[in-house]
Amino acid sequence: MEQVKSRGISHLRESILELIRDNGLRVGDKLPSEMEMTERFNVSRPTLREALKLLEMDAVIEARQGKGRFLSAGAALSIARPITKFESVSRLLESHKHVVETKVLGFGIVHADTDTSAALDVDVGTPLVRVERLRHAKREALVYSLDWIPQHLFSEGDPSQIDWKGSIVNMLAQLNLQPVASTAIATATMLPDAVVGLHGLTDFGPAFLIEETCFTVAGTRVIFARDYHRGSAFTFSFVRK
Amino acid sequence: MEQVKSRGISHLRESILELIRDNGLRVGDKLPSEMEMTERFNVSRPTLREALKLLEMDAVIEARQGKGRFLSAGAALSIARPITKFESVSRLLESHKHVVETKVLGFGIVHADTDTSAALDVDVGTPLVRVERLRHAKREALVYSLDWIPQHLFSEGDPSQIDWKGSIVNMLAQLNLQPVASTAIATATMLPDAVVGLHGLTDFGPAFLIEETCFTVAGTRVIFARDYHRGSAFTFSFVRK
DNA sequence: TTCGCTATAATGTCAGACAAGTAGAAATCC
DNA sequence: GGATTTCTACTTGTCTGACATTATAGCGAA
Repeated sequence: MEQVKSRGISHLRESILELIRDNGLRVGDKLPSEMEMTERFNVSRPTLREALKLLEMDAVIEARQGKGRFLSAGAALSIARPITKFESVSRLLESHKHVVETKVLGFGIVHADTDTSAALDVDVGTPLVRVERLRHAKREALVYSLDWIPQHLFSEGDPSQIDWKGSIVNMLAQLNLQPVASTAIATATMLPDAVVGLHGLTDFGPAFLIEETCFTVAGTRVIFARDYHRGSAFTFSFVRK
Repeated sequence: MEQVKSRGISHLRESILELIRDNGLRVGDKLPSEMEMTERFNVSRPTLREALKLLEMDAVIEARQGKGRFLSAGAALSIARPITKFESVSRLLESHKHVVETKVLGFGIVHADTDTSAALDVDVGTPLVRVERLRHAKREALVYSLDWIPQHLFSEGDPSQIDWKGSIVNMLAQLNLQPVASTAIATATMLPDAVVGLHGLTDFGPAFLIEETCFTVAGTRVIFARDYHRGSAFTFSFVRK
């Protein structure tokens, strides 16, 4: 195959990972030298080294001056879908074994209280759009969600005209407010009693609650969410280093 | 202060973060140019670029060809103690507001079953040391733990002579088997009924279960652990990108 | 006021060089 | 013949200087 010019350091980093995979390298194995890789990928040595440093930082490989570079234990610690990957609940549920439906339990404009104002970096009392939803499959409740979005982000539109059954992340993307990252706190809890009573969720069991604030590229906080995931239906993976 | 020659790319990365902090840069602010930073840190441009690429990969800064580098939203998304940081349960509990004590509920040599053999990469039937412990403070149970360690790792010692009240991570470190990373799965669940009954843990409530396999630098799997954290006592933070 | 051109600034990538560390082979010594 | 030393080649670490590409500011002409 014709050697392709690098399309950026990230792409080169992926190519190196692919090389590791294709050569079936195991922990402790030596990587090809820098010279060999510059020829293989048709890039300069400084450019290659930039990509290699990224893999070293990820603990995938380790460099030994004078000896070479070796695959480290971190290479095995790769998870396809770690909890640290940013994605919406709607997106998470796309891979559920059954068709998941969304029921909008409530919608309204509320004033920011101390929790939501701190999370969204707005003044207490600022108007927020609050959406309450339940994701379920085959009569089994999966995720109970509360989302707060600053109303002023809908400068042109009327929030009540929006179809809240869809992904809020996707909807905001269409307003040029694409959420791309978040800070989150997870804990094990039970659904609030009031929620259990009002919505007949007596068999939900323990919930994996993720409370998170989503940001755009520019750093604007656009969503504050509380997602209660049914404990028996979800696990979340991650690597610890 | 005299300019200090770089002590590696990681150190340079930290110096750049320090520069960002000292200059009070905010999201959207422009970083000094590469030329300015090479002079400030007394390193070459390729070396500086390697460190900068690490920060770009972490979404702390973003580069625009022809324009400069800017602080991005990821810069704000730093958590002092994310769930992805590798640390033992003993270490986690050191920061608990009350003194935490460890009760060894059980100890024994067992045969690896299908779960533990898969997690520790040993044959089914392989002898494992199994330790059952409860961490509690002021009569409040905090973490119920099960740990499995391959018996062959204790080539010289007698596992029954070990004080299992301490940190297993620290104990293994003294056997030159320092665990440094792990893969983990988290979920919300309830303590097994048998455990609740036998140990009087009826008020434990929902548990944040982390099931994880710990590795040494060389990639050896040394611990398989199931840690049930009392949901009302623990939260876990992380960033999602 | 607008457009086009030029110069400057900044990142992206490259080639070549030297420093430092390591391993293995060859030569030397006892 | 074995041990030690020296030499060579390989590899990563860091540097200098150069060119490519992108973006922007400023100036002059229309």
